Amino acid sequence: MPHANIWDVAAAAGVSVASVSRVLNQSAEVGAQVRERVLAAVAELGYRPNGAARSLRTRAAAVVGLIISDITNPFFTSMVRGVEDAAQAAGFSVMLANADEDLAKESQYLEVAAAEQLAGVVLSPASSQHTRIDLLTERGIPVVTIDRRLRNPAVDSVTVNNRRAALEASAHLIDEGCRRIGFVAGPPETTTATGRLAGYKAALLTAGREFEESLLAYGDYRVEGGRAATASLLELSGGIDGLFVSNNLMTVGALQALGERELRIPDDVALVGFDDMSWNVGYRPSLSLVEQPTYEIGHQAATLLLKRIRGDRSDPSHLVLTATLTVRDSSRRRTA
Amino acid sequence: MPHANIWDVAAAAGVSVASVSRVLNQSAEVGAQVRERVLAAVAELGYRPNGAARSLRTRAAAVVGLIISDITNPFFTSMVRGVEDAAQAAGFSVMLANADEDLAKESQYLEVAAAEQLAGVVLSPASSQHTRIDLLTERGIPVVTIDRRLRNPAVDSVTVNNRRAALEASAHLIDEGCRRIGFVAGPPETTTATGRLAGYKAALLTAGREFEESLLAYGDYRVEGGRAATASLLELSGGIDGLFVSNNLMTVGALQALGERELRIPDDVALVGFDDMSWNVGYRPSLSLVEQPTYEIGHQAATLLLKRIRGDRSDPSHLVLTATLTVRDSSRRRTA
DNA sequence: TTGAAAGCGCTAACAT
DNA sequence: ATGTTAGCGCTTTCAA
Repeated sequence: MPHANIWDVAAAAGVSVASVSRVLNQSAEVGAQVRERVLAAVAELGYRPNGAARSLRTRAAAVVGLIISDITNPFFTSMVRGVEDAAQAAGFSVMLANADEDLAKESQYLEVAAAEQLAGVVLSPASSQHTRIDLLTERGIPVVTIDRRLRNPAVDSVTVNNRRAALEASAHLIDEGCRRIGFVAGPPETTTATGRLAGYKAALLTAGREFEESLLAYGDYRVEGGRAATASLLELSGGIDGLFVSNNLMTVGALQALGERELRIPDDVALVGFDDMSWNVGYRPSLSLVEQPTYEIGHQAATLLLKRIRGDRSDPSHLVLTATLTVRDSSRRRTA
Repeated sequence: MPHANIWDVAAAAGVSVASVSRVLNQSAEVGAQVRERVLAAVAELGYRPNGAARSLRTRAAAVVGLIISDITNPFFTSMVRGVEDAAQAAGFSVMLANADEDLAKESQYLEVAAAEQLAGVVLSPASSQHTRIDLLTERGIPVVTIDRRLRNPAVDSVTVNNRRAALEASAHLIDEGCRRIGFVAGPPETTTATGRLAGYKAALLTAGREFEESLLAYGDYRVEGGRAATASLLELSGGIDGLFVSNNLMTVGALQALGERELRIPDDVALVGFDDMSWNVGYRPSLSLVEQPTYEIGHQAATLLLKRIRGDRSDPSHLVLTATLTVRDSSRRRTA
């Protein structure tokens, strides 16, 4: 026999399937004796409800999706925990998927989410414009974006104040006496990249400096892209004496590029990165970083999503949490 | 209207739902005209089959589960890709879950996998004995373990030759002239930990040395555990001049512990780690590591799983791939 | 080759 | 408070 179903339980308990369902879902008052007999039967038969049947009937699985743009990035790992904790506390499981910064793969997972009738989806979109969010909204599946926002302002989001944090970090490099500060930006189709770049520019402006196009290089938020972008900045005739890299993986690449040329940090180039890099903890000098409250981001996003799942129809929320600069040795110029 | 269903498609195409189903699943021959009309209707209505209904009917979702013991560990990320690639090529989606080295969490995900009737599960078990694999096998859901094996030899597995690789790494440290080689082991309830420890012991034996209990410290495969274990070894009266750390996260911890005490690598302590650490690429000195074919592990595991899903009932497979030592600067003693 | 119809296991509206 | 029953959308015999 494959597995006990609700009829088996009902028979064993000597009640109707409706009562079994009511006990299991606490969807209505049930007499104490009936409840007890049902629970006993469930335990004895090792009964577990069939998720597919339940999803079919209720038109939504007890599962929320979490589609991440790059599972390789440790930035996301503690965010995952935040989502899991909030979801599981509400009785939902979390189904993770890795879109790999690839729009096609992302669409495919959005389709799976729709086909499996997930209750809702938390998503870090690969693109602010091209992400096929409609695949879900069309079917009434709520979505919250995380880390990045969509052009479409109707979709809830949880992000950080990228512009402000990048401004702070850039201003710090200026304060340390850097004259030519390179900036390694992310893919311009992400809102994080544009926000951080804007902050960098604003810091220059505030300091009465001009933005120099040649000090800006684009990467792809990955190690190799960061290495290449940094390398190109180091080739410049004027060189650079400060560097702000706008995510963690690219910072690893920047360290590579600097190391290859035997440049000293912070003496030759003062460095500030973005995102936590605690997996790199042995690194010397210790790294100055703009750090985000990743767990909190995930937790808030899931909380928001759960509200929508429960039917909340209030205006879209756009939570903006605070990323903060922690200055360490990589950007601290020995006082001259 | 929420969404088109199979009846809508059938009506639009002027055929029966059975024909629609047959076209979509290529489950039987269908006349060319019928097929065409169905396809046209599907396209026009934007129809996507309801996964829950299909799962209910076929008693298995077109989804395979991938339950990982620690999503924080980059070791798993390329493995995930291997699983995804193999599964998707066969028309399955991958549902990822993070058990966090926690048996309770793991059981919970196994239950979800059972409830959602996943077609199969690839699992890196938290424990060789206590993992509740029965939750799946009971319901006929095939399982392949990855990275670690279960006590139960009936369950397919894909692992690497941990013992041999650890032996090689330890022998290398001996060759480099290390007299007191510390070993940071993983949780003894995992087969990787016992295998690697066995290799370390065998290398000592082969070199005609004795295994010293005091040179062995246990960690939990995480950064902090590696730091603590290494710290305890460094407290030893005799000290250590070589260190073999049996996974990547603990190696980060070991680097921390060594750094705190300002010990030089490899001069004071020659170091070999286990698993890829390319996210730490800027690190100096470059790290000697035992590296595993992670993508391949995932790909093979999924391939094996898919065979079982298709009904293969042959004897259990226990694939053992090869992990290899790459010597770099962290264990290379300057020739005296 | 095609269609009619019986469920898969569950929930919820309705009846008692 | 409890039971009866009609579907949710799909696949798959069985008949034609």
